[in-house]
Amino acid sequence: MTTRSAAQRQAEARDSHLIRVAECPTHRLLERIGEKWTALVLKELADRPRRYGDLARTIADASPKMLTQTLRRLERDGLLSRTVTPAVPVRVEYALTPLGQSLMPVLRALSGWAERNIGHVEAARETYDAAQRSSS
Amino acid sequence: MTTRSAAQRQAEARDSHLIRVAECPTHRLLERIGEKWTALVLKELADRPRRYGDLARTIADASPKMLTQTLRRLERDGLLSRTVTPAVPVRVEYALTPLGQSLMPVLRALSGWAERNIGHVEAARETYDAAQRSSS
DNA sequence: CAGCATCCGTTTTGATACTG
DNA sequence: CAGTATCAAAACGGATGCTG
Repeated sequence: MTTRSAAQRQAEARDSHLIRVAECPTHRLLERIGEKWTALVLKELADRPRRYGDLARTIADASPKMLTQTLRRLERDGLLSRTVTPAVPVRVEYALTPLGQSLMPVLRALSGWAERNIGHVEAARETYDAAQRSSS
Repeated sequence: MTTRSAAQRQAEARDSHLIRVAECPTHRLLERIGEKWTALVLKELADRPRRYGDLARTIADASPKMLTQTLRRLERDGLLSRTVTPAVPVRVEYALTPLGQSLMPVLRALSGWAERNIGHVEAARETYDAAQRSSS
């Protein structure tokens, strides 16, 4: 066998000192905020609480299913709160918790880097793709 | 119809002032670093260049396929460089580019938040799940 | 040593219609 | 208003065998 089998790789990983991705806090966080709509939802809630329909109109190309799923997961993680006001019609408001608020500066740092550098990344991609095409 | 159709949602999104996720730099960045092995690979390259086999041993539960795919995508994005030294056997070294280096402080901020707060998130999840179970 | 090719199951995302 | 249910498509991740 030329490469290690999955069983071997995992056995080696269990032998500590090696990195186990499942236990890495950074990976766990990125699993959530790397989801398609998560960062966008958090950003929309950064300044003020928002109602469901309000979010749905702003994040217009998320289907209701995806929006709800994203909101529920963030609520489960303790990053936002969901408040139902029983009235007719019902009013559901989403707001960042203190934990969610504490994440925002980090997210803003990420956004800042992205806005400053996405142009470089796109340029690199074009260069790379052009090189690939000419060598094929 | 009670919800907007996909066509309507997208038409509204085209009418500007609304958010289009595909054009959001933050989303584009998270698409990449949210991939399963990306952050880990960047972290391993943060201090010094590394050879392929070296990375494979450290990130032991990534298959060769996933490791290669991750490295190639990061190379394409201009975040790391791949240097082949023609020898027997060949030697391939990966290193962060200046662009990749510039991302590291942001990534470290993210890791810092994750390490400080992942416990709160996990606790929130247990509380939420317990509440769900008791109300079903 | 450093991969690539192929096949395949799982997860994620989405379109659409319907409801308390 | 604020969702849920169902069905389907696509992306992602992984197992395994082979190669320059």
